[in-house]
Amino acid sequence: MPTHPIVKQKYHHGDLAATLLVAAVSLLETKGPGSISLREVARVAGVSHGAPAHHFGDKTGLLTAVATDGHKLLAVALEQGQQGKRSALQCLIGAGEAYVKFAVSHPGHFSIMFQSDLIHCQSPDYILAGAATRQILEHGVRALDTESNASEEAVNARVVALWSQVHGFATLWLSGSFGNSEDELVFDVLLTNMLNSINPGF
Amino acid sequence: MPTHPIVKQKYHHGDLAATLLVAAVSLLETKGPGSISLREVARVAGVSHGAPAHHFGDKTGLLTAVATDGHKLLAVALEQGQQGKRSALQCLIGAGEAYVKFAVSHPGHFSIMFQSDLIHCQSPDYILAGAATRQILEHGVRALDTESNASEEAVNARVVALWSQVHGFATLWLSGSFGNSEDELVFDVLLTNMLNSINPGF
DNA sequence: TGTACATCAGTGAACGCGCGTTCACTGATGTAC
DNA sequence: TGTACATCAGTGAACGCGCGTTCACTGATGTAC
Repeated sequence: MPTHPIVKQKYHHGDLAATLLVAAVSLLETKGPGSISLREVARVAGVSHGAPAHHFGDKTGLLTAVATDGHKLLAVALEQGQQGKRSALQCLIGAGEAYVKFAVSHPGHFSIMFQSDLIHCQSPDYILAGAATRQILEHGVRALDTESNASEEAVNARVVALWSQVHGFATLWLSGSFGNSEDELVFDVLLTNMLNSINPGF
Repeated sequence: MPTHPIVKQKYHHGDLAATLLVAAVSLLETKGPGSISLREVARVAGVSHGAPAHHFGDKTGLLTAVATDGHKLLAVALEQGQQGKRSALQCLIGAGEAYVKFAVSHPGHFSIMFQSDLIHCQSPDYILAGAATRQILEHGVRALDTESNASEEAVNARVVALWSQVHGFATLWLSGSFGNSEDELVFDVLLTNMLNSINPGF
């Protein structure tokens, strides 16, 4: 039993759960969520293929853990993206930028976070983590719209609009649909232009 | 040999290629692109599991055909969505609305259209069909921006912004991320609000 | 400190399964003459 | 029109494979006394 429940005690491997998650993320990047296999994750992590069951129950459990982790990391990134911004609008743009950059720099996580058919999307942890993500976006919008006395419905509409835009951009970029997935400069220009197009007063 | 090359001659089955595509679309809706199997497609189509190979070569070939079909259908939907609109802006909004409605009403097609890891994304047919989709969006934007003497770069930025927004909305809605995937009224309100948020002059 | 015991992480063999692909074949359709 | 032949769609058995899951086990770690 751990003396400090917060710090994971090291047994044989040390921290196999975390290692398996890293391996899964890496394979999600490489193969995509449809082709990943539990046995390969175990292989990459350097353990027997039965090992993951101890930590995650089954394949869906492992993928759910990755998705949940992804939402937590995204929430942190969104918070950081808003820090130190001068206006509510700049805050929102910062969050949008952080959303897209998170997706592009964590393609493994992002590839599974919204795949409700591949994960236990009723898992409390997953639901909580996803709700946190949305709340941060909503908080930013609310700050902006308080300035302009916006209705509840208007806030909701703007959350949907903003979220859709950054989510779509990230998805399309990752799928190569913009036709230039290598060029970092193009990425920055497209993203900046898009974020600047956010309508501050609709 | 067909007397009229345009009309497919009926051999044993009639038009197995089309039937297989329908079966594939149906299974994509049900199982998602990661879990679909060639044998099940054949089963649903009522033929032996070896049959698809005659028409599509392999599994990836079949999925590529579905994706290509999807892009063609989407292009038609986008054209129709623009018809009879009074202004260039209304045209654009019409296209955006058509994009989202296509995705939601053709989830099977949409689920595979941008999955570059599951299809032969170098297939000329697929590339052509995808380019056509984008060109229609671009054409609409260009019409709007000609009114305001927009630069080439501005047109491109607006295409990316519009496309991202409608693509993201469709993706998030289909994944259930808005938390209310059943309610048609909510869908209409969210979509309308979002489309109205399009900034006509950025 | 030492010993006996409990706990639990990870092993590896075994299971049954559905898969994608191949290929010799059957038999229907279309063509040549 | 009829016959022989060519073409091609679809069959079904066979193949080898990797998969997810289970489970009795090994052995390391932690605990009680």
